[in-house]
Amino acid sequence: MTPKGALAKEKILTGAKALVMRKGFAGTSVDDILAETGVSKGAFFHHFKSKADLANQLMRWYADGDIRMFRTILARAEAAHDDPMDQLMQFLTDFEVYLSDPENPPKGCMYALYTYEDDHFENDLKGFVAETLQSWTAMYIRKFQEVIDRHPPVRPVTAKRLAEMFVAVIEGGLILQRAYRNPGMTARQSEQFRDYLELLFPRAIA
Amino acid sequence: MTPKGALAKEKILTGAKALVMRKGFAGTSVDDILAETGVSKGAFFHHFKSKADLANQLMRWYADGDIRMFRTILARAEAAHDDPMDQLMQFLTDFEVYLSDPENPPKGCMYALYTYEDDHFENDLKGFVAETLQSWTAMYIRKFQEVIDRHPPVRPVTAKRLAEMFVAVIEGGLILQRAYRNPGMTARQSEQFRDYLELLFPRAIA
DNA sequence: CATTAAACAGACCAAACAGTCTGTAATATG
DNA sequence: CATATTACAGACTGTTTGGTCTGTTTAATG
Repeated sequence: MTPKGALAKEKILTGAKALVMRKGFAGTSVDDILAETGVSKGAFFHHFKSKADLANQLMRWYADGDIRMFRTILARAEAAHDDPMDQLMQFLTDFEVYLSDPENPPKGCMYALYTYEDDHFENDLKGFVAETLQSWTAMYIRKFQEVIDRHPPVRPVTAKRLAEMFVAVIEGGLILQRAYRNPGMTARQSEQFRDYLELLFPRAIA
Repeated sequence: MTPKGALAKEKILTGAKALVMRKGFAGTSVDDILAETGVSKGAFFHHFKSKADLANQLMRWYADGDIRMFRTILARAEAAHDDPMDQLMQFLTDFEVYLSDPENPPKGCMYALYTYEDDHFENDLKGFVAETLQSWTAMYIRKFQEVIDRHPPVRPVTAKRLAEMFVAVIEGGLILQRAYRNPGMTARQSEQFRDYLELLFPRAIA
């Protein structure tokens, strides 16, 4: 693939993501994407052999960017602090800043979107979404485990449960954010979750 | 509308709900619904003047049943206890039983589904979804306020925040439940949320 | 600079789609 | 029992859909 081709493909993916986030995948036609991006039908089917192929590549492309973003925020938090609880809190507040970006607040989560339409997708793709969500969760499990090991929680709790709760809280926040058209909802959920953590790990707070 | 007609309409709504929950609204064709329910095209368009009309009526029908279910569980909890914290905990555990029903565990939330496809729907319908979510939240706000008034929380917290967090946690749990095909995820989120409440209102726990 | 392959453009197609229309069976009502 | 209305049945239609195909332009490569 030539650099020019890669650029065109990126344009299609970007436009498709924007449309899919508003209308769902089944609700977005190939012609919609062509109109949005100005790309021709020939060009589209040169880069994607079918709409199902777009579904696959779009998700993989999205997940790649998404996971990369999380790793970046986490790496920064880990570099800034020694104590895992400090790292975690730093991560969460940085994540809240990202969520509240006035330029482009996240419009939703593509994992959730695919999950609510999953009958159309191949098992392969459904598996990929589940694995990606799990690897996202796994990042948090590791960190929560470090926190638990260092600072005994006041109530028995597992790292897995906390990690899953955080993911759920964010996913739920994004839904409320869309439904209410209130871009601050998701960050608020993260804040409230921090409150829970501070209660669970009181001795870890400065 | 004759009783027979009402029955047919109910059959269409039930079948449409099942399909929409699996494939999304845009991803479900009228012909799909006809095949699923055995209803004829003539009958369908006798009861619904368009697919958009189905979107409206389906959501209103769903919301009616949904809110009714919540009110029932809440009323039972309120009848069983005097203390608002006891009522709340009873409500949550009863709700968890409902979520874990081995017969038909909830496959998802239609508010979330519509929210992730909202570009297709009329403003009217989008508004209705937002209002319904808010009236659902409002139920919890009232109860949390009673708890806060009776049992001072160990950290400052608003009833609104707690209510929104609970809704987010459930919505997020349903997404994980679908993605992982694990029907227990949502109830676990509710459990974990209870843990938070018990930390927040320690003196309210027997 | 010739050749080959990638990148596109857009007319075209069959299937799926939402919705219509005409006719018929069931049911309520005076 | 006559009549009107509701409830359906299903063939049909115009449009949208995902996808193909043929031809042309652009760019890499020996």
